[in-house]
Amino acid sequence: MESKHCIDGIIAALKKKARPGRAGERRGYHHGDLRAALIRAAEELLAERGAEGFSLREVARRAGVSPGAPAHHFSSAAGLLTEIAISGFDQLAIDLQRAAEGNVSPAERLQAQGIAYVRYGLKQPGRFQLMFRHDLLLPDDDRLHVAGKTAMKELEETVRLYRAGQGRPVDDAEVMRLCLAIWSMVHGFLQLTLDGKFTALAPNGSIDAFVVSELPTIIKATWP
Amino acid sequence: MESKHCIDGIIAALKKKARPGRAGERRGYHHGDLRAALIRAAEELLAERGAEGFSLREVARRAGVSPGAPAHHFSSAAGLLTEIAISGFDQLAIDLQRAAEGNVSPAERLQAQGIAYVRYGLKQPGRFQLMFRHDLLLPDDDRLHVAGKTAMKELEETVRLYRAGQGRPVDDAEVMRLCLAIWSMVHGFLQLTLDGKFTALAPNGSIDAFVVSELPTIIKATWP
DNA sequence: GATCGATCTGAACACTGATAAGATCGTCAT
DNA sequence: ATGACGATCTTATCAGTGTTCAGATCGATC
Repeated sequence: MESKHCIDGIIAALKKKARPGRAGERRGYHHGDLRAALIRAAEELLAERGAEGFSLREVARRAGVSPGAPAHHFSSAAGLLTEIAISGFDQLAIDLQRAAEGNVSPAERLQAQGIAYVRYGLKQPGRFQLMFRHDLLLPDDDRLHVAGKTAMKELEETVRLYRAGQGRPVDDAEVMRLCLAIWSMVHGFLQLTLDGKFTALAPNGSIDAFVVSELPTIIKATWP
Repeated sequence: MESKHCIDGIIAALKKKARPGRAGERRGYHHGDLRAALIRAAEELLAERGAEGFSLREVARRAGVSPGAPAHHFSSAAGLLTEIAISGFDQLAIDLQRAAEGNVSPAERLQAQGIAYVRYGLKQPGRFQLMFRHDLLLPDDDRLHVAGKTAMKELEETVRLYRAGQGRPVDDAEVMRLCLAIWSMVHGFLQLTLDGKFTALAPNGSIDAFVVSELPTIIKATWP
């Protein structure tokens, strides 16, 4: 129901953009750019209430549209959420790439990317947790899988440099293992933080301050 | 609604146990030991369908009882799930303790506990993920928080030994950081595994085989 | 200018958790 | 022994969810 409409819908939306009225604003029986409006509303809702507070009907309500309307643009609620997860991975890839820039040593670059990963999650907790909730996403979406792997490629390249800098011959399996190690650690640290497991450790209630002060030390101590 | 009934209910259940008929089996208008039966049914459902497939009504159905019955034994669905999460942390603590036994060096002990943590999650994926879904649990349950911290204490003691074995003076802050590091890594590794992010890396489709072969290598390489 | 298809509505269906009034039954005091 | 009381369970109801589908609407194309 989606793929064919999709392209036409985008073309139609582009044509409408030239006319007065913002995209996403209701103007009559037909919305004009409902797909984009739904995504925006869903992102807002996700930011406000997290992945658990999400509701497709609430999204429709915010877009000023009936409960059945989203079905014409997304195969299901998971379809809409998958779209948001994909753009989330895209943004994460950008953040990781930015973190890689301007670091002289591979170790610094590795540390900067680890910190960037956690910062990304703290910046958008709802979206980040969604990205790793396969029960809320389309299980076989190729674009989602590609987006996820693309983001990780950023990390992989850094690990390869780091490994090369250690003098020893670069073994692919070793690179993978180190990649898994750093990814697992920052991911676990972020998940545990977002789940509130570290709140007791936060100095004056600010978990962000705790993360900013401790995480770099932890990463540097583990991969000097 | 719970606390006062709770004790009396347990006493009543103990008296009933002496009589014929297994606990948890329906025998009349009154169940006899519904609280335990609900927990058991919930654990089964959790094992079958995971935290997302959970439904309080389905649990009541499996216990052969009406949808409103659970309300007399648990304050809400979160109350029941919190109970299961608590026993989950208790079991995790036991597994971690077992892993600590019979390891000569602190490094071996650290590695064994890390592997035990991941094994626990693979053994009971639904329950493990529940334990870190604060949106499904009672947010201010003291017993839950204590159970979680108790499990982590097992790890903390090992880290202290490991740190002491390195010859340097044991700094509490350093112990905490190393504890966070190892916990984050195994936790993240487990989460990513359960989320299917490593399926592509599994040799012949068996993610368990992949974990068993790679995880020890990763841990040993990171904390030798 | 008529037609066709994309888009949206509104009502349904099958679920969910929670709540409250009433039925049932064990237990304990009289 | 007999009430009465309170714990337990049923039943019905409420508000909410995702999904589906017939029909209304309207833009674009022929």
